[in-house]
Amino acid sequence: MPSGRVRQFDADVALDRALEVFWARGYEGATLPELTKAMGINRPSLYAAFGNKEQLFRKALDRYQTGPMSFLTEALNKPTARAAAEAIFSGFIDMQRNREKARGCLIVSGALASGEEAETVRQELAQLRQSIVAVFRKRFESAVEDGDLPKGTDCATLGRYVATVLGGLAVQAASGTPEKELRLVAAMAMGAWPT
Amino acid sequence: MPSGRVRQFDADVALDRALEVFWARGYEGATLPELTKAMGINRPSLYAAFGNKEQLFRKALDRYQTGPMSFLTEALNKPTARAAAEAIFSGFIDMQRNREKARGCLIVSGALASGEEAETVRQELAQLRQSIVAVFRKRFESAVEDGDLPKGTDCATLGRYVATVLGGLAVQAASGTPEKELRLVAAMAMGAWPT
DNA sequence: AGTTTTATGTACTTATCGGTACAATGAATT
DNA sequence: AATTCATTGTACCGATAAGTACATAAAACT
Repeated sequence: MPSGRVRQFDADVALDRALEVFWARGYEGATLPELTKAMGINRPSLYAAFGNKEQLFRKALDRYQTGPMSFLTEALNKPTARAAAEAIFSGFIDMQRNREKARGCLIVSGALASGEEAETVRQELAQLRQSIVAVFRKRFESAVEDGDLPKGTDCATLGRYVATVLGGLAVQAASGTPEKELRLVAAMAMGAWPT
Repeated sequence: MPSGRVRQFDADVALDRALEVFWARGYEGATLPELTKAMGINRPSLYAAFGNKEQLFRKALDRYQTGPMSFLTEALNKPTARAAAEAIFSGFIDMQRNREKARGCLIVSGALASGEEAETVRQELAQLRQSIVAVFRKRFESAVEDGDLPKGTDCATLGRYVATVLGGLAVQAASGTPEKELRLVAAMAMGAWPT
């Protein structure tokens, strides 16, 4: 069976470029001309390789989680809950370095409020944010079991608090707040850590 | 001098309706058909009364600050810095009540990431968020002068921390987090308060 | 009552959106 | 070398975006 003409571009590289556009513009704000230009391909190639705009966004979101956001799972593997929280914050702030247009966090700014057309994407991101809260909670619950966190710690609230500060840091980063100040805020946020 | 036909709608009521749409949809996601339908007027009336979409958004943003967000200035007038911070968080959470579509905060979700067309609005909102940080900082600086906060308190970071938690609460609220959990997070966030 | 002036409603314009038809291209298989 | 078939480029599609022209409606003044 002949395999046809070979693809003229690297799909992973193109996806990284698409990710940058979605990150900077959000799902709605990213237009196909801007996406195709950044990806270095034309429209039919995009549709052949990635489906449609919504599917492309989902693939970019997956890549975001396994790429720039991979520090999250690493952070959760830290030996103590406190170290995990610190690594979550510092990992996120590290991720903002050398970043010009795509500041903040795709999971937050991808579609925080949106038109009807982007409603499903918005809901998926909201659900993803909630699932991240649950992941944090579980990490802290096992820390309580290990005696790493005090018995009676409200792990649900602690997980949500870490997620809230993380979301707040994303908003701050999207507002142009410099790295140094983000680090000071993260350090202060750790002052609420249970003793 | 004849004054012409009188306006058939209340401009303030119409502006409140527009605010709800921008709040739920963001600047880009709000379309003129949705705006005019919610406002109960037709398109030429909107343009005659409010200018264009961008000017309408700015007027809705002003109304947001003097209406739903008016708790902010009240909170800053609390006798102590700590009471002010608590009132900021609880006031914001109160504001989320009885709210179905327009959850979160217009200043955050109005245009966190956006297309080229909405770039100026996005920048204005980012600047507004930074100016809110500055307002918090000033409040805490005078608290230090009054002896309400310890000498040597990092007021810039404290102001930014409060703004970060507030932004994080806005993201959480936009994600559907219920009031009760928001209150627990706010209470935990106060655990970082300087002693 | 007649005139002036502003608001309203319908219908339009231009631009851009996401998505696709179709012919040309070109590497792998036969 | 001929054939196959997915990729590529151009050009297009219908839908919808923001914004406006223009005729009609109605209130205030003379």
